[in-house]
Amino acid sequence: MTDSQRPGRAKRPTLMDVAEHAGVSRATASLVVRKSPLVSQATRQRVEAAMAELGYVYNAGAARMRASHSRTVGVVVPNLTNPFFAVLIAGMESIFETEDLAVILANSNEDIAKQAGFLKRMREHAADGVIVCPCEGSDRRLVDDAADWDLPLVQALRYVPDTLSDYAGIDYREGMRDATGRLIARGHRNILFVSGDRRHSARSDRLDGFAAAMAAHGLDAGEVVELPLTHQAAREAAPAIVARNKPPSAVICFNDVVALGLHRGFIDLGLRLGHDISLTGFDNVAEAALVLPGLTSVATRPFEVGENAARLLLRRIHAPAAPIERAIVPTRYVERESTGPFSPPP
Amino acid sequence: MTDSQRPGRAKRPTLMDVAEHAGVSRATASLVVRKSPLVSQATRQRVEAAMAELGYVYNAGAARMRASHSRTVGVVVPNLTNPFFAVLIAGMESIFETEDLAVILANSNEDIAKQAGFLKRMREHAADGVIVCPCEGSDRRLVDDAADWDLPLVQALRYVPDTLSDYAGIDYREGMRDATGRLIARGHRNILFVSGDRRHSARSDRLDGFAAAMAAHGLDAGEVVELPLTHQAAREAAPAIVARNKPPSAVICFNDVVALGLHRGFIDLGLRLGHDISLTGFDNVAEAALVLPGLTSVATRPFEVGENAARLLLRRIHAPAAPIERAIVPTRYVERESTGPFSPPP
DNA sequence: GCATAGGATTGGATCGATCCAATTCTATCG
DNA sequence: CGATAGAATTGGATCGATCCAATCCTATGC
Repeated sequence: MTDSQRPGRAKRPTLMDVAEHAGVSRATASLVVRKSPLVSQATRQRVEAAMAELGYVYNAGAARMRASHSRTVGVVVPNLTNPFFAVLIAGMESIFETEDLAVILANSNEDIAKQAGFLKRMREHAADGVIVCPCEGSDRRLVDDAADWDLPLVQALRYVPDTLSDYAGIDYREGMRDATGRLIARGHRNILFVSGDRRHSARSDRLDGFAAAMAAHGLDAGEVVELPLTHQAAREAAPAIVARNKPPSAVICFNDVVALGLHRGFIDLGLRLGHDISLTGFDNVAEAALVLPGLTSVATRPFEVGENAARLLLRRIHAPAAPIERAIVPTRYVERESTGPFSPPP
Repeated sequence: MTDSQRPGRAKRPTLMDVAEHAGVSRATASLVVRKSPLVSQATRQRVEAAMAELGYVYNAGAARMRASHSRTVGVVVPNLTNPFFAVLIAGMESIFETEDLAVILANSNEDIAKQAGFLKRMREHAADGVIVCPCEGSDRRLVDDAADWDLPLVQALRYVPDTLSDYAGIDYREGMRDATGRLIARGHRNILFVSGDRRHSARSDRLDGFAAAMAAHGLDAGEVVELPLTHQAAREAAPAIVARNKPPSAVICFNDVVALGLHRGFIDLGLRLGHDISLTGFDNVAEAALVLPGLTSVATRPFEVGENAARLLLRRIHAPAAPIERAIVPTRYVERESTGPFSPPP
C-alpha cells in the first residue's frame, strides 16, 4: 500500500469526539455548534476549545438529515455570461454570505428542461429555498410545483405572468415610459423600439412602457425590430433601420448591448448621434459613459435587485405563510449626448 | 391549527417506500437510483415506475452521509461583478452540469478571511473538490491546507507562487510579451505599462511579459502606473500620464477596463489614438471593437479556462494521486486602430 | 441429476448530527 | 430548611440513504 492511497487516513472527529474531549454530552456539544443560548458560558468555551483542539469540522450533511433545514439555497439564472446577471448574483451572495448560507448556482441557458432539472437537483439537495429568473418559455408550473413541494421560491428580474410568488425586479415599464416620454418631449414623433429576441416579462414590460408613452401622446408605437442581443447583430442592423420607408428620428433600445451596437452602426453610416438620429439605451452599463458621443440610458441597479431577492427569500423561509411581496427597484434616467436637442418638426 | 401551518404535511416518500411499492428491498432500490449495472432490466423498470408513481425525490443529504462523495463542488472567485469571472464560471458550470454536480458558488471579494471562511463552509458541506481563483494576498496555506484536508483543489486564472496544485489559466506572460513586441516593432521605445492595483499572479505574469519584451530590445521597462480597475479611475488618470516628464508614445494596459478608460481620457485631451499615442488593452472585451478608434487588445478565452478548470477538478476527484497538471490557454493579438503605424523616431 | 459459477437480491449495521422528553443542578423565596 | 422555578444538561431514538457480506436464483456443464 502506497502512501498516496492513505489507507488508514485518520477520520474526521465527530461531535461525539468533541463532547468526550470537553467532558459534556453529544447533545450539549450540538447546542454549542448551533449557537443555542441554552448552554452556559463556561461550557460553551470548553466545547469550543475542544473543537479547535481536535480540528473539528461540522458535518452539514448529517445535520440536514435530522433538521428541517439545510443552510443551502439555490439560484437559477438564464445566462451567466451576461454581466447583468453576474451582478445580480453578486447582490444575492452578499446577503446570503452574512447568513452563512451556501449558494448553489445553476445556469439554465434559457432552456426550460435544464431549468426543471436544476429545480429537481435543488430538491434533492434539500435547498431551503430558490431564487429563479425564469427562462424564456417558463409557465405557471414553475411556481405551482414549488408550492406543491413546499419549496420557498422567489422570482427575480423576470416573472411568469399571473403567478403568485415573491418577486424582486426593476420597474422596467416606468423606466421605459419615462425615457420614451423624454424623446417625445424633444419633438420626436417617429420613434422605433429595438428589442431582443427573447420573450419574457422583462421584454414585455419595457414594450408596455414604450407603448404607453406613445399612446399618451397619440402616437403610433409602430412595429418593433427584434435582434439577437449582441453588439455585432445590432451594429449590422443599423443600415436596415435607417433604410426603413419611414426612417425613425429616434431609436430606443431594449438594453445597452443593442444600443451600443447601433451606436457604432449609425456612426459607420456617417450619422451624427443626437442630431441626425437620437439613441437611448437601457441599463446604463459603464461603457455608455465612455463612447463618443455618450449614450443616454436608463440606469438599473441589478446588485440591489439581487439583495432584495435574497432578503425576500430569507423572509419566506422563516415565515412560509407570510403575504406575497414584490420589491421593485425604480430606474433613473441618465441623459448624455446621444439624445440631442432635436427641433420639433411639425 | 390553520391550513397554513400544515401540521400533517405528507412526508416525502423514502427509498424504503419505493422498495416496498415495487416489491424489492431497500438495497435494490438504492442500486437503481445509483444506476448500478447489477440490477436486472425488469427490476429496474419496476423500481423506476414506483419512484414515478410515488413522486420520489432522492435525498442527497442522506446519501452523502454514508457515501464518500457528495456530488457537490465549490467555486470561489474574488469578484463576481467582473464579467470576466462570470464567463469563467459559466465555463465551469457547463462541464459540471453534464456530470450532475451541484456548484456551490462564493465571492471572496479579494478578502482572505472570507476566502478561508468559504473553504471551511465547503468542507462542512463535504464538497468533493473546489476551484479557487485565489484572492489577493493568498499564501501557500491555501494549497497546503487543502492537501491536509484531502480536498481536491484546482487553482484557476491566478495561482499562489510555488504551490503544487492543478492549474487552469491563460498565458498572460506570452500574450503581453507579444503585444509589447508589436509596439516595439512599430518603433515605440518609450512604452508605459498601466496596471491594476491588485497584486496577484495574473498581474505579475503580465508584467513579466512586458518586461521581457522590453529587455529583449534593450529597452527600459521603467516604472509602472497603478490604478484602481475602473473606467472612471483610468479616464481621470490620462492627464497625468501625458504630463509625465518623459511622455510615453504608447501605453499598454493590464486589461480593457483600464484601456477603455484611458481611451476616452486621451480623446478628452484631444489626442488622436494611433497617431499621437498608441494604446493596447487586454482581454478583448466586446466593447473594444465598438469604440472609435477601435482598441487593439489581446483576446483571452475565459469560458475555456473555466471548462479546463472543471475538467482538471473532475480528473483530480477521480484520481487523487494523478500527477499535477496545468492547462494554459494561449492568447490572440487583435489589432485595431488604436495602435497606428507610428514612424520610428531615432 | 448434481455441482457450480456468477448474476441478482437482501438484511443488518452504519454514517453524524438533531429532536425530545426527562433529569440534574442551581438559586431564590417563604 | 424545604419547596420550587428556571436554567443547564443529557441519553435514546431517529433521519434516509449506502456499504458489505451473505444468500438466493438460474442456467450451464459434465
